[in-house]
Amino acid sequence: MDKSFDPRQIESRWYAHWEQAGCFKPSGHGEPYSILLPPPNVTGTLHMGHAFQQTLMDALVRHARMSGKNTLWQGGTDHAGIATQKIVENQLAAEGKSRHDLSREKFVERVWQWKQESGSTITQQMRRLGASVDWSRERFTMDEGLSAAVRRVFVEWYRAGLIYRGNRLVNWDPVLMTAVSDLEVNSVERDGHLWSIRYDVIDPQPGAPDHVVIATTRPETMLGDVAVAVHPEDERYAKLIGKRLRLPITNREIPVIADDYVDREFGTGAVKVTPAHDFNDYAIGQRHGLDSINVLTLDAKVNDHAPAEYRGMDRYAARKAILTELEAHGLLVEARPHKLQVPVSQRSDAVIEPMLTDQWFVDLTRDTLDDGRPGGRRAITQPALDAVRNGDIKFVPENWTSTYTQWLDNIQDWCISRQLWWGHRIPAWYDEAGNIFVGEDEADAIAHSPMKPNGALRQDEDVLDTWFSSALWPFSTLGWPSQTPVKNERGEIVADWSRDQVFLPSSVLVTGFDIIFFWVARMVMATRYFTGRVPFREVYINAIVRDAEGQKMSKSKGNTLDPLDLIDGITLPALIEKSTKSLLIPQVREKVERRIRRDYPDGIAPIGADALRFTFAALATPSRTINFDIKRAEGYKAFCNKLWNAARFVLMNSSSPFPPGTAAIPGQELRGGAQAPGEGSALAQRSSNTEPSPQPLSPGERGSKPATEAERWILTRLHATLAETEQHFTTYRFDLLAQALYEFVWNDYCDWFLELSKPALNGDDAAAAASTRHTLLTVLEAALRALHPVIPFITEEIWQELPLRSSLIAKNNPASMPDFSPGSILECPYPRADEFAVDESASAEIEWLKSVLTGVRRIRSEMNIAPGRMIPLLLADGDAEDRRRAGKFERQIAFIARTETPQWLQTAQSEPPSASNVVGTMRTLIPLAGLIDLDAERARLQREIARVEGEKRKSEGKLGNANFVQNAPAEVVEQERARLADWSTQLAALREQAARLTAVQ
RNA sequence: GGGUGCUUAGCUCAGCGGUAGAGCGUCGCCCUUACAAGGCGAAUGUCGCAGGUUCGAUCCCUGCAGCACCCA
Repeated sequence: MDKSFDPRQIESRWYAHWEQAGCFKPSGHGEPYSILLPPPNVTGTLHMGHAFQQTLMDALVRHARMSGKNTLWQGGTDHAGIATQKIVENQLAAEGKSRHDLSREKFVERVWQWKQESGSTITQQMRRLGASVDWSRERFTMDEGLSAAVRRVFVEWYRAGLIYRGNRLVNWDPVLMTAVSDLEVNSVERDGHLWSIRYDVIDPQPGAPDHVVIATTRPETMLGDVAVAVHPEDERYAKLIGKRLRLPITNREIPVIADDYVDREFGTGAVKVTPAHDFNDYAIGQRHGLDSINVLTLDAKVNDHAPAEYRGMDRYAARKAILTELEAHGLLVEARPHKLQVPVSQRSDAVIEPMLTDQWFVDLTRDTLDDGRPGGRRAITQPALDAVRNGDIKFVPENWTSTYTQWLDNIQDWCISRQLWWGHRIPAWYDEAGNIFVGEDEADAIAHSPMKPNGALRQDEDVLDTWFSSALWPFSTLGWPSQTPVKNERGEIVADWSRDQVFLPSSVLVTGFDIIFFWVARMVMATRYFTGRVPFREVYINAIVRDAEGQKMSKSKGNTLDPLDLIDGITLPALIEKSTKSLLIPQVREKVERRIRRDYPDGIAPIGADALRFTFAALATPSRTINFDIKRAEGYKAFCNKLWNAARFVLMNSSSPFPPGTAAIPGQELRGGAQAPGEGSALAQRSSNTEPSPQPLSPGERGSKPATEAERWILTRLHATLAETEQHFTTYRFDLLAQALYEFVWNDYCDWFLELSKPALNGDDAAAAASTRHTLLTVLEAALRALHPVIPFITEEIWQELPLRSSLIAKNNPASMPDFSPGSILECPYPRADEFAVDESASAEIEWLKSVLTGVRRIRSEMNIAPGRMIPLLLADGDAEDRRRAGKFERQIAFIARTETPQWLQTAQSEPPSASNVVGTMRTLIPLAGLIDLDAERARLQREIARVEGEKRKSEGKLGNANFVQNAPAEVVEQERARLADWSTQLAALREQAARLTAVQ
């Protein structure tokens, strides 16, 4: 019989089954609970961050579903404008074509084709992870329904005066040839130079300087200079303010202006002002009413505003040429190395060029429009701030609140147009006179315009920022703005606003902090504006996943991990191949390969989705980063194995034949009619090989009060564990949740209860044996349900094998219907602490027993007595309680400690030289004869005495301090007294024992 | 420059005003029929540094140092 669990066999079985049976659909009754899946890029593949985040979401969703809520995990993907367009463009490039060789229509068609073929990669991967998304409602941001929402929002905001078109400086990606959001720009430190350049004064006054030296890191932009700025209080330049300078190369005249933006300490204290190519300069230009001269083309070459010899040069070539010319004219004063911050596009790695272009913006900054209507700050930004400030939305951990509010307090208008072909085309048209017509379609645009179009209309070429559609996700996915049910291409209803708006606000958003600005804030803005509701009640900001050493995961470092490789395992050659194939630089490739060979010399062993999920849960501490250590995952695979084997043990002791009507019915139907795969499952095959228990459960045994202390103890522990579990779900402490369940299953259930059950199962007391079998099953069943949100596959697999499972649940849930017969564990109620009785006195008994057993084990181990060797055990001193307990547990003690039946020593009787342990006032003795090294035992005793003396001294110190006794709470003082008494008792016993051994020779 | 975190066992991290914990790793002894992905036992910490508050500080406060991240 196969003794270990094989995740591959189990996992392949269940997901399709759940999905087909419709288990992930909202039940339609109960309190609504919903989570929005942050829609991954349709181009994406599942990475560790997704897997982590989705594990947490799935745990929450499964827990809510089991708790009887009307649960929806709304999923889908994002069209990812730039990323998707790039993929298809790369494909075209491989064919030697560019998108311009196709028409726009053909290109977009081709993107759709790509999406049909490859767009479901990530959603398939999510299924491998077990994510219980309701895929029947899957949405895509370019769906017709979601596109309609985009048009509606654009038009309504435009008509409210909150969207405008303007010529503004934006972050321009000269490779992708589009504006990008400032959030998609990284500031990267690069080695550069700070050049000092001399600009001559026109008609210098005698006694005044005849030139000024400016410092710049970008000399090529001087072609577009319109001024030189100095600090108004800078005495060095006081006399120059208002003078005119001759701009080298172009020979234009430019003024010297004063602006306190200038840092006197930096460079020479005089800066060139190029409003068309620098954000700060643009602001200076605005303040001083200066023109902007754009000197670069959209692909960052010098344009026709520059002298002829520079035109067409790339910006860096132009820099070189200009420096050469300046030097030739003796105008280059100094060049020194300088570290500078360069804006780099996240999408293309190109250096961003601030560029003056016509773009569309959402107003987020004006209080009031010119016509008196509320501006963007009042209509959009402020409500989004208020939602968080007044507690309608709560961040977890709470301190992210300030990140959110600070950003919104300093927000800029949102540039929403992108110069791409893939995306939602802006619903604006221009007539031949350049008048703008905005509407959901051309006719609507004309109908809503006060003027008649002058000639033919032409639609704006640009598309909207992908985040514009993502901002609508909380309500557009639920069917808004359609008044009728929304259907997908197969004619199935995917959303119905009138029915589904119960899921707005969603319960919690689980996302990374890096996306608070991009997405979280914008969802709040749009959802508040258009529905008057918040999009979610809580925002759980999850940590960022890093490698085991705390390094950011990156392909060029070679420290990325693919969640699927962890689930399925991967050989070393395959891992090297996939990690290096996209790396173009040979040195980087070699470095990555070396690292992989070092970190994974044998490749990666498969750990399965459950263990991976458990690992993520256990790592989900409130800290900002989690370091993913594969060792940890291996440990949790061992946990799954432990659970598996505990189940095997339980099944072996409680398996068929079952009384009619209570047994597991092979092939039992799940909701939706699909056949349960329980019959053919791995565990079934294995346990069916097991000999039927000679003492099967009988109906009468069910529902009986637990007969033994051990049962009442494990139920008490289960109660405590479930109380904790419930708490940890509400506070999003997945780490503590995982730890509590881990400890319960391993340390309480397996290490103690299963061991304690063995003597009971094999003993003479038939009632105790039957009751124990029942409790083994009850506790296992509850533990499976408690664990299911975190490790869904293995818990389902085992659960399906349990006999009597429905009646176990029904018994614990009097409220549940008499014919309650769930087809899947995920339809079962989440176990509650109050279903399991607390029995403090039984717990005290078992704690006593554990102390006795641990003491004997320690002696065995320290005295090097082979675990299997049968030894005598004597008990001495102690009180009546000890005698009663020892009598009651003598079988357990003998069985588990592998001793002969314990014998009480008569006080008068002479005591053989022994190794000993103290429990309260009782001593447990293992006679030394032939077993124990006397010296070793003396040494052991001395160590123990020293330790206890130390503890006793500490206690005495505290109690000897009058201030402590006077000021500390009474219970603390009392506790300390008890502790001291305990140490004293132990010490006396230990000393007595030591004396006895000293006497022996 | 502004902001936010972090510093606890060899490693990765919990914890918390009242006897320092977990996982992994390490060291012994064991193939004891649920599990060797296991069992039993053991060792390991001036809780970053310096002050302060307190009967009592790893925990609260202040300062310092180091590290990380975000924003400009």
